[in-house]
Amino acid sequence: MDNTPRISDAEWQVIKVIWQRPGISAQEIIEELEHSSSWSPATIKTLLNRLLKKKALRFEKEGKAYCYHALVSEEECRQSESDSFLSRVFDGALSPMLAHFIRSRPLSEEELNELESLVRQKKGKP
Amino acid sequence: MDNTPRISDAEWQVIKVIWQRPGISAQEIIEELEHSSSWSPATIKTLLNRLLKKKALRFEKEGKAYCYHALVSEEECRQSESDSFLSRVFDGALSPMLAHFIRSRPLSEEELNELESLVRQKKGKP
DNA sequence: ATTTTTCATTTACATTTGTAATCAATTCAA
DNA sequence: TTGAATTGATTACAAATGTAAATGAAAAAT
Repeated sequence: MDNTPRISDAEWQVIKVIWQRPGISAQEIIEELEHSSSWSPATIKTLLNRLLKKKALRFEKEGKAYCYHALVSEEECRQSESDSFLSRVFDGALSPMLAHFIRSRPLSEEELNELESLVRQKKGKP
Repeated sequence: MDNTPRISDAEWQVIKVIWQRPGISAQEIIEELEHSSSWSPATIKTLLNRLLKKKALRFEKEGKAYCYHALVSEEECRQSESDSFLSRVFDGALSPMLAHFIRSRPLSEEELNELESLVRQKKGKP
């Protein structure tokens, strides 16, 4: 049951803010996004409504303000985006994809250590 | 200079076939895709034309047939898709993204070894 | 209570995408 | 050489997306 809704690029920006602060009000969302984006408040409202329509969000009326909560988890959406990215761009082949990223970008010593231990850990369990 | 064109999901399917066999004819592309997809030939032609318009492909007339070549490399497109995926879904944070994939999917012993050695290798050079 | 302000809901509109049918030119067969 | 068959180019159209303005109802101010 893949009922995770398809979330567009712009919508991701918005729902991310809500994941970070569940129950955040529309006003606060707009303020937050006025920094990280160049959208007009109207645009942000449209995106909120689309996410509502897709059942990715719900809202609660807290007194005068509308407060938003996610109905899909970030983990869930990441999973589904990751699936689609992996199959589209790397034909579903995980290990070439990982290799691509490891090769193509700088990683700090710590991150490399972390990765190494993740891989080791994974090796333990079949 | 980010002149890599934006390639849609459906277009990826098509250009992948061309990367695999540079110089492939339209007819062959259609045959190839009739297996892996459920598109009508007309649809595939549309996608070819869109890719032409985006300067992602060019064609050569070999006698009667049109033969297609990519103008953007697979590596290039992977890079650009990867950038956009990473920043949209993981806020650009590489290492959490890698962790997500390593955790969430099965990897064979060999793949794990390969990854380990990639990481080691990377550790060598600062 | 009436005006003003606020803010959620509707409507707008151009572009991209998925999906395909039709048109037009070139080639092949009769 | 003329009609039939291929097949690339053009046109079609609905849904999704990016971007935002107009509308309408509720709250606040006067």
